[in-house]
Amino acid sequence: MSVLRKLTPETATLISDRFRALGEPMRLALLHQLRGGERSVSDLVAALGAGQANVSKHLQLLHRHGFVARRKEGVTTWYRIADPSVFELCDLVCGGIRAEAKSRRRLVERLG
Amino acid sequence: MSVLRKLTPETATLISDRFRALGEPMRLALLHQLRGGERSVSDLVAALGAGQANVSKHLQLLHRHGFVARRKEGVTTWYRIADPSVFELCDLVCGGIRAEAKSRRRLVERLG
DNA sequence: CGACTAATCAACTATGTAGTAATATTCTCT
DNA sequence: AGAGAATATTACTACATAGTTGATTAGTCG
Repeated sequence: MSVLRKLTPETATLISDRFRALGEPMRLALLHQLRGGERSVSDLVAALGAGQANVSKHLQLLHRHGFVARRKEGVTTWYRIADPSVFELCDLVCGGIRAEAKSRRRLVERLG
Repeated sequence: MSVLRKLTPETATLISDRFRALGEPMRLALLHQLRGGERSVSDLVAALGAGQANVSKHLQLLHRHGFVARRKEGVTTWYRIADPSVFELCDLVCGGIRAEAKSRRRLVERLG
């Protein structure tokens, strides 16, 4: 049931949009911070040492894709992870990176 | 062991590069085609109805990231999946899409 | 109310990259 | 060798978006 037989252009776009949302270092860093629990925008700005407007924009995007949820309390906005599957995604990708590094190493050894 | 405690900028870039490689509809379509087994470039060009140079470029990128492997036989190049974890990634993303759609539906119902 | 703060929004610049057309390369066949 | 086919490469255009700056909104405190 989890495997798609047909991949229509629309589905492909839906999926790729989601991957692209994760295809940005700062957004991954934001998600990583939120792994430690709810954080305000200024917390995140401080933690990443990045521009405030930029952080805000990235958070909007993550929110639009449903990766994070937010809650306003007075003048501050608190963000939190809404979709924990992002971390499974990251772990899978990390596995892929390890595998790729290993095969590259094999190649180098074969050449040396 | 699978969870990263610290996320250095370098690691974040490595991971995001990989996500971005999957953040393109045509590349997903290529991977989807390869799910059916080894395919030549012209097979893929025909299947996707896309430009040859473009398909070739996307395949290069997927190959550079270790998602696909290739084998030359005479004048044709055969591509195949090298890292089956991409499909797990896609399935996870699909789950996320479903969850997002569901929550959006809930929101609409609450408003309606 | 006015000063202050947190966050979002708008406008702009700069960079990356998808798509394409043309060319180059590599192999096969006669 | 020369012709033709399958890929790869290059050069170029168009568009998307990351980052920044400045303005704007919304809440808080004196």
